Amino acid sequence: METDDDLRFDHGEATPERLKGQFSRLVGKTAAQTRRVAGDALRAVGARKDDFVVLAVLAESGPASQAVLAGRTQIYKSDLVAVLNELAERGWVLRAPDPEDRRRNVVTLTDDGRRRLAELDGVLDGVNEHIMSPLDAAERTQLFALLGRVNAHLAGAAEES
Amino acid sequence: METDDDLRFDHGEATPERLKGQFSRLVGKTAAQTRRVAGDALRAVGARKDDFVVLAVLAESGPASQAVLAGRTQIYKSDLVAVLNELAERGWVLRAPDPEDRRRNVVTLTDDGRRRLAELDGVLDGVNEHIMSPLDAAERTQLFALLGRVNAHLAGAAEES
DNA sequence: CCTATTCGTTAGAACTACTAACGTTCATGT
DNA sequence: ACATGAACGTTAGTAGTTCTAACGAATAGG
Repeated sequence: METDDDLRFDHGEATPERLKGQFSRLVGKTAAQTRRVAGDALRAVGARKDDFVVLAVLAESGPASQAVLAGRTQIYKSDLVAVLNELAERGWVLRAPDPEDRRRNVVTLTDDGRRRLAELDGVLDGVNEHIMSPLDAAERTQLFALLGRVNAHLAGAAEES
Repeated sequence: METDDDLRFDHGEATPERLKGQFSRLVGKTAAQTRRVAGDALRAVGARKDDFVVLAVLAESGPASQAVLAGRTQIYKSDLVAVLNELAERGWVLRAPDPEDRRRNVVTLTDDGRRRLAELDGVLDGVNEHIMSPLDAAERTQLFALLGRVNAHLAGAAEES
């Protein structure tokens, strides 16, 4: 394993210890900063980050039960309740019992909800543009693809238990 | 701006809404999974993620006051207290008042602390290897560099206020 | 000396990720 | 028909992270 050093990502000469345990740290720090920027921007329009995800999924895949919605959005069903409470209260979403299965609620996007989605979409577009501003288009695609692969790998490993 | 579409990272034809607000989401999800994997591994040896960072910085830059340590580790000084409490209690770190400035504590890494650092280093090496296993060496370097640039940009923007 | 600042510390807020359990409703098998 | 078990929405709560505010003690500067 004399080529071991070449296989590492801390391939530099400086920073002996510092870079080593750092992917988890780097991604964590970046996520924290990203979360903050996005959170501030969304808070300015009275939204939380999950609002957008739920609205977007409803727009994309149509009405769904909360269980299906939880699966599609990767939001825990227990947390989804609070999100839907707010969305329904403001009229962006309709939550009605499913006549075919009275355990379920059918969640539907309203026209106001579609407008709200467009608004949040604009806000998040600005946020993402700001976050990725040091990268050019090719690099953004790269970063997205690489992160996506890591993400898929971790998500897959979690399911196979 | 008719080339605007080419400048976006959601350049595909499918997933109209879904990919858009997703960098913040993707990095957030990846960070959460990463945090979980790292957290589990560290918990198995009775450590938290900040333990490693503090020990590593002490090993790299030598003894320091808590304020300096907070700056170097990017850990809030208020949170650093609890970390040092544990590290000192287990003998991995020595916390003594600074004779030159009695407001300060001088935090020093012990020999046991050095051993503990090596242990955590091994654990986190395994974690990072697992996380990045779908990527080859060049891709890891790429991902690291891209994330690092985004991170530096966000960190810089936060300071310039 | 008086004032401002720095130090470690405590307390706590806001949020995220995650688990457990409950009553209700449905599906299955006998 | 009916018991068992599963899925549904919901409530409650835990643990961890990030971040802010304020305090007494110690120091520095005018």
